[in-house]
Amino acid sequence: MTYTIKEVAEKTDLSIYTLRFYDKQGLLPFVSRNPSGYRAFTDGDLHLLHTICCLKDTGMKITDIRQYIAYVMQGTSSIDQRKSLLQAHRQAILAKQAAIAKNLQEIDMKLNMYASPAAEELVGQELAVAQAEKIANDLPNPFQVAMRGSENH
Amino acid sequence: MTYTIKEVAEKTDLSIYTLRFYDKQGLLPFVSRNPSGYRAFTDGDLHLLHTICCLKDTGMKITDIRQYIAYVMQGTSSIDQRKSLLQAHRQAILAKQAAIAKNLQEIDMKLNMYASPAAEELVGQELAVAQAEKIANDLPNPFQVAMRGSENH
DNA sequence: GCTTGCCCTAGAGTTATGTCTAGGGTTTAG
DNA sequence: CTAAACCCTAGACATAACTCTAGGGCAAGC
Repeated sequence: MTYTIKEVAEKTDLSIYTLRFYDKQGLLPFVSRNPSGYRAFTDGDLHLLHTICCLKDTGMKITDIRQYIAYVMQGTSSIDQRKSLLQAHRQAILAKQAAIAKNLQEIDMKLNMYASPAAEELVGQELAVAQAEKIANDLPNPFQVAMRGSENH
Repeated sequence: MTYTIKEVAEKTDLSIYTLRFYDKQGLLPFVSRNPSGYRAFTDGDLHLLHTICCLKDTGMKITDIRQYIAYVMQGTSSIDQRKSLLQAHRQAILAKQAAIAKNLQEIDMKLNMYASPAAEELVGQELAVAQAEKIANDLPNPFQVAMRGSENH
């Protein structure tokens, strides 16, 4: 049993366009064609496509995914190269995870400030410091100046 | 004390081009100009720029960052909106982290297979199954066929 | 006062990853 | 045997996020 490109698009979260684009980019050399030239996806093809999505969703570039797939097409002789490629990518993912975690921490600190009962005071102080810094350097104040009933004159 | 665009580029991992691009995109309304029209970055500006990078590096689009910065320029009256915006982004980050972790697990499973002493056998079996599936569906076999000394005839 | 090395803007060009259109063949149900 | 709903390719278009170029002003050292 095989699947048409439409069925595969429905099974994955890729569009028909994206599937054809991936094929054009050399990511799907394993997908055979039927006598009419239509792509016929097997279950094994879906499995490989899933691997491609894993790599893509963790930030691997299409050219590197193409290299990995080329190794797969080559058979068991490329196991060492596949291992190196995936190990390098694994390190890249770990680095990215660490970076995201660090940035998330900073965003959480901001959120804590905004959620604090003293939020208005804290934010107001930060703003006041930033504005004072502009004045101290003879620069125009780019922040919106709060009106305190002085607008009616 | 203020910094030139070049100094800021050196302090951050953004290029001068990117800094000017961000300014054009409305991400840096807080950066004042000196009498010659040169951007003069204060320490407070660097702090805000750092926040921008946190958001960008966790996948926030420039239009959303622009919205956040607009709220900041608006002063303390926008604290609630900032909180909602960051909370929504926080959820997006958590979802992305979970997706990456899941994909990483699958990549690690592949790596385990490739690192196994039986790697060649396991990979060979997978390949054989995939090829059998093609044959069973009357499809051409797209995989490279291994030569076993049959090439010299 | 002239050269060098900054700074500026406007806008063109690039890269990566899709997304869509035009033109045409195939399959299936009536 | 024809209409609807698929499939195909080639190539144009889109989008985001830069990156660079051209043309020109400012500032510091000789």
